[in-house]
Amino acid sequence: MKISQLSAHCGLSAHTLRFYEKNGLIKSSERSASGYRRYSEADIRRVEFVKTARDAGFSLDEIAQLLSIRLDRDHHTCEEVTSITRHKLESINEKIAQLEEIRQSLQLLLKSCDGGVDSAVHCSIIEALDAGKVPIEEANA
Amino acid sequence: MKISQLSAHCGLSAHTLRFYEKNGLIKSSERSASGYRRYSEADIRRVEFVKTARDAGFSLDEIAQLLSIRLDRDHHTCEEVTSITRHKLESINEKIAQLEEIRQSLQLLLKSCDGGVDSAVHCSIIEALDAGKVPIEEANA
DNA sequence: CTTGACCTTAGAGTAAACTCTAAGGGTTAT
DNA sequence: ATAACCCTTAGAGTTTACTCTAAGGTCAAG
Repeated sequence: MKISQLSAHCGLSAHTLRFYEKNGLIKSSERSASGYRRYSEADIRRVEFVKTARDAGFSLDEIAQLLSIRLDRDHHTCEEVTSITRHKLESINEKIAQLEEIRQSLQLLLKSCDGGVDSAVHCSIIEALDAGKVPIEEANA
Repeated sequence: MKISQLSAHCGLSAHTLRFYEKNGLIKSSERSASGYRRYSEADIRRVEFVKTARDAGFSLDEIAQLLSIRLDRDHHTCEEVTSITRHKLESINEKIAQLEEIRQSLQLLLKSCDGGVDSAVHCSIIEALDAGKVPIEEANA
């Protein structure tokens, strides 16, 4: 399989595949006489692993860790894998919490303003921002 | 007020204040003989507006739009302000939805694996990633 | 009059994950 | 044999919001 075929197959651009290779996530085990990358079945499975892990929310760094475990499962434990996954989950939860605070602020700002098409001289959103009164700033970690 | 005092006052570093100035968000209306920035009351209120808006989740670009409205409220409408705010809220909601999907995936992966300290040969997380079976991939927009 | 804290600038570096370009060589179908 | 499309590389550019550096001028205290 050539790079463009793999690209079509797995839904990652050829650029991205080369980028992943440069970062050590994947490789093509062979090259054609003219230097084209040739992907074996095993290569393809590895690319798919990377894509699945990416879709699951792992960063490229985390995927690199998971890959090294995958390659040598005998010398790694489930604990290592769940640790990576748990930390990821925690950071996702933090991000969600931050965004929910922002959502709260924005919702309250919107509720305070009628959004009419006359002049913004008394716009309550602008006024709230001016007064430093963003609703809900309390629950910050 | 000099830049370091403003920095202490508003909780943004002097670097950040200069950065905001370079990006046209703020400015100091005066300079001392030796070129030091001098912030007036009005300058300070503007900086505070920027900080409040930032804390509320607006990007620097959006803050720039809000600032230009703030400076000339007569010629702008509440509708413009709520439009910016609504769009922001929508994109925040999208981000939250994406992260919640990822959270779901990670939670299910974690549930499938005991996390024990023996070899990862049969780690169900690695297996799920290998098989391309990330739980919950359906509800994608 | 010197030390140390503060100020100035232009510009480079950081993070993450791509995305694209230039310049050139290879392959395939007609 | 030639157009159309594929492939190669190194390296630069994108986005957002900073963060830092270098090289130097300013100011208050002792």
